Amino acid sequence: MPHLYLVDGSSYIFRAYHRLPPLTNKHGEPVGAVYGYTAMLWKLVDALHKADGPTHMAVILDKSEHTFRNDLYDQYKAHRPPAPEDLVPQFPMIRDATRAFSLPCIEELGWEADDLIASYTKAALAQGWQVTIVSSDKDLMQLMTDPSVDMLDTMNNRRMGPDDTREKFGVGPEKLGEVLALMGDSVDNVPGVPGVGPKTAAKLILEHGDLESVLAAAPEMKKGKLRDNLIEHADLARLSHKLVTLACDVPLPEPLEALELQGIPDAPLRAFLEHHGFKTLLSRLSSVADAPVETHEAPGVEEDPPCNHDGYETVTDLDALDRWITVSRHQGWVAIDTETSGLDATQADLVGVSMALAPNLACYIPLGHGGTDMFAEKPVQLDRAEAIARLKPLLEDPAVLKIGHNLKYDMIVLGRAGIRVAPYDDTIVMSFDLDAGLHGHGMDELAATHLAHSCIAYKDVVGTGKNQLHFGQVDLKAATRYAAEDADVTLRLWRRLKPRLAYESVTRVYESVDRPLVAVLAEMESTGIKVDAGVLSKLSSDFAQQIAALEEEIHAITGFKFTIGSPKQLGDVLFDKMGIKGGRKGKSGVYSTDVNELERIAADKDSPGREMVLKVLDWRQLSKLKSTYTDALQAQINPQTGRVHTSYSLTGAQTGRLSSTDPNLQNIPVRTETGRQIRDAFVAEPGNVILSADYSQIELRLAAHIADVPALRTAFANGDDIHSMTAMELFGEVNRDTRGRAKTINFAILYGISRWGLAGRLDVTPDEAQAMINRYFERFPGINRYIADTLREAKERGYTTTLFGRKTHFPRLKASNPNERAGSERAAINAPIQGTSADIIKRAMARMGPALREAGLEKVRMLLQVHDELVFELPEGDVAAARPIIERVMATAAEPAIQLTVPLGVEIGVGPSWGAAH
DNA sequence: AACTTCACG
DNA sequence: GACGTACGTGAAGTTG
Repeated sequence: MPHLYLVDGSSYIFRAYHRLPPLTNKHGEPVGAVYGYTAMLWKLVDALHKADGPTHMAVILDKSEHTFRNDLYDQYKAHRPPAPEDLVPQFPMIRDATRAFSLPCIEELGWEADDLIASYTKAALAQGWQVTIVSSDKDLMQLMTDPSVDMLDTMNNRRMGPDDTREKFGVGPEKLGEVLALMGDSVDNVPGVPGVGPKTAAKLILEHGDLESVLAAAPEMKKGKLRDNLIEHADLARLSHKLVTLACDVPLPEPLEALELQGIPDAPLRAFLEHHGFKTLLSRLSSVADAPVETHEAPGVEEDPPCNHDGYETVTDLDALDRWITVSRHQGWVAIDTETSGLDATQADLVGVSMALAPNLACYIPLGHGGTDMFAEKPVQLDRAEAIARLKPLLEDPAVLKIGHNLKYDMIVLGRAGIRVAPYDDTIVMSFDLDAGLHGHGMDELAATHLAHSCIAYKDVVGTGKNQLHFGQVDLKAATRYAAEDADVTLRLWRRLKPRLAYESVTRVYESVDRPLVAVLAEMESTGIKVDAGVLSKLSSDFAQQIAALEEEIHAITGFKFTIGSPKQLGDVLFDKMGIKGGRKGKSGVYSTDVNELERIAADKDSPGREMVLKVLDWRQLSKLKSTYTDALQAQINPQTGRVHTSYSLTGAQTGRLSSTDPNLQNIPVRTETGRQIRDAFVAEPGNVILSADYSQIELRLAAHIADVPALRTAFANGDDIHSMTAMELFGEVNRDTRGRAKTINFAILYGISRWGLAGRLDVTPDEAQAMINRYFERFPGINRYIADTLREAKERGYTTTLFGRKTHFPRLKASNPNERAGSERAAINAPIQGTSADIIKRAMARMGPALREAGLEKVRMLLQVHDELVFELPEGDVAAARPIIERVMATAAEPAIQLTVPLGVEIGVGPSWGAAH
C-alpha cells in the first residue's frame, strides 16, 4: 500500500536551527539548520524499502506571509519576531537540499504549509493510502482522526498517534480544534478565551462536546471569572476556531502520483554535500548499504578505516621514540595508554606506554618487559628512565592534548614516575556525560557500540586463572597489538565523542564538573589515608571473641550446630525447626532472614525465637564489621605508604555520584557505636589532624530549590530544624515520634514515594500513608508539580537533567512491565536531586586545590569524598586558616552557574582521627 | 555467578 | 485489578 510522507519543512528548519550549533560551511555560510534538515531527509528517504517506510514523499513549505487567516484576524502570527539573521539565508538552501534528493517541494501562494498538508492528507486517504506527517506541530495533530495517519517527530525520533494528542491535550484529535480554540496559541497569536488554558479547555470540551455547546452552556455555569470570560469572549473563541481549523480542500499543486519516491540519486546529492562539506553524509553516500547504524552523530565526523593490528609499531630505540614525540607535538594532540604489571594503579609497575596519532597510526613503547624470570631473555627495549625523561616534556606540554580512556589510572601510574599529565581529555568521562544510563563505558563496549569493532580481550593476551601472566611477561608482538590498539581505539572514540559534547549540550558538565575531577581524584587516590593497623587488629580480635561466644550460645539454643551465616540454614532453623510464624519465602524458595524480618520476630515478647534472633542480629553485625572492615582494611594497607588508597569511579553511579572500590571507603560504619570505632583507625600523620566537612541536608535543600517549595526554602533560610518543621506541618505537633515520621517522609519524597513503601517504613496502612503523602503535597506545593514535570520530561526526552545539565537516561521508563516502569520512575524522580548534589560537591572538589594553594596552604590534602562529605588531612597549625576556605568553597560551589534560593550549610569537625572529627 | 545481606550517603 | 516496592552504591558470605 502506498505510504505518503509529508514533511513540514518550515517548522522543521526552525527547530533544527535552535537545536543545532551554529555551524558554517567552508564558504562561511551558516548551515546548522540545513545540516539537520539534510540528515533527516536522508534518513526518511533511506527508509524507502523498510516496512512502514515511505513510497511517496513531499516537502511542504510556507510560501507567503499573507493567508486567509490574516484576513480573518489581523493580529494572526503578528507577534512573531523576524527570523534570525543567520537563518534567513538557509531557507533557499533547504530548497536546494530537497531538490538534491529529487523530492518535490510544494508551496502555494495564500496557503500555509499546514493547509497543504491537510489537503494532501485528505486526498491520499481517499485513495486508501497511509500518511505520515513529519512534524511536531500541534495543529497538525488534528489530522490524526483517521487511523491511517500518524506523525513523526524526527527531532525526538518519535512516532505520534492519537494517544499523544490525548496525553498532551486531554482530548483526541477530533476534538483538538475545539480545545485549541478555547485555549488559544501564544506562538501563532491565536487569542482563545482569556484565562482558559489546556486543562480548562479539555475539561470543558470533554464535558460539553464541542465549542458551541460550551459557549451555549456558559450562562448556566457557576458564577466566576471563567463563566464571564466565556460569555464575553465567545466571538473570540469562534474566531480562534476558524484560525486553527485546517483548510483541507486546497487544490493540489502536484498530483499525488508525482510524489512517488525514486531512491537516493547519486550525482546531485553528492554535489550538494560537497558544496557544504557535509563529510559524514558524503561518506555514507559511497556505502549506504554497509554503513554502521548510528544512534548519535554530530556533524563533521569522518568514518575511520578498520583497525589494522599488524600495522602498529613497536618502539625500541630513541630515534623512533623521538619521531613519535615530535609528530605528537606538531599535531597538538595524542591518545595515550599505559600498561602495568597489575590492576592497582598505586602499586603496579609501569610496563609500557602506547600512543596513537590517527586511526591505525599507533605504537607501543615497551619499558618493563621480561626479566621476571632470571633465565628468560629480556627483549630489546628502551631504558625506562631514559624513555620517561623523553616522554615527560610531551605529557606535560600545555600545547599538546593528551587523550586517554580512564586517564585517572594512567595519571596515577605516571604520577609515580614524576609526570603530571596535562592538559587532557578522557573518553570514559565523555561517554558517561553523554550516555549515562544507556550502556556501560568500558573501552571494549564503546568500541563495539560506536566503532563496530571488537577489541582484543585482555584475557586473551594474559590468560586466566593461575597461569595468568602480568603484562610485562607478554611477548612484544602480542603486547604491541593489544596496547597500541587501546590507544588507537581511544583516539577513534575521542573523535567520535568529542563533537557530541556541544551538540548534545553536555559541555558544561564535562568541562566544569567531571573532566577537572579526573586529576583531582588521581591526586586523592595517590595520597591515600593513613590507617592504624593496631586499632583494627585490636577490634578484630575483640569482635572474634564476641562472635565465638555468640556462636556457642546460638548453637546451645538450637541444640545442634549450623552455619549461622547461611540465610538458607538460618531460615530453616527459625521457621521450620523452631516453628516461628510468619516466615516469608522469596522467589528462590528461601525464607527471608534480613534485619527487618529478624527485628519483627524480636519485637514479639512472647516469640519462642526472640532470644536466638537477638543473638543472631548481634552475630551478624559483628561478622560484617570484622570481615568487611577490620580484617579487610588491614589487608588493604599499602606497604610502601602505610596508607589505604581507594579507587574512585566517575562512572560508577548513573546519577553522577562517585563510587569507591578496593576498598570502598564510602561505607565505613558510622551509624552504630560499635561500628563507629572503625573510624578511629583512620588517622592523621603526627603533627596533623583530620578535618571532615559535610553538607547539611543538601538533598532536601536542593529539592526545596528545584521544586520551588516556599515553606521549605523559608525554613532553610531561617536555619530551622527541617524535620521538626515538617512534623509541625503534617501532624500539628513536634515530638520524637512525629519528627521521626516526618524525617522518613522527607526522604521518601526524594526517592519517589509510594504509599506502600511509606506504609512499610512507618508501620501504618497504605491508606494512612497515602493520607500523609496527600497532606505533604498540600503543605508543600511544588513537590508534586516537580514529580509530574520530571516524569513527563523524562518520558519525552528519555533522560533527566541536573541543574548543571548532567543527563541520566532512563530507557526503561517505557518498559511494558509495570514494576520495572515504576522503578524507573522513582529513579528518575530522584536523579535530578541526587545528581545535582553530586555536581555541587564535585565542583567544590575541583576548586578546592587552587583555593587552598592561593591561600598558601600547600600542606592541606584532600583525602576522601563520601557523597556529601570531604575529608582532609592537614597540619594542626593550618586548621584555623583552612577551615573558612573549605567552608566557603563548599558553600559557594554552585555559583556562578547557579544561584540557589536556599543556602548550602556546611558543618566542619576536626580531630586526630576520622572518628574524632565527626 | 546468583543470591542474600548489610555497610554508607 | 495485579503488582508487592523508596534512591544511589560495593563487599562478603553461602550456595550451586
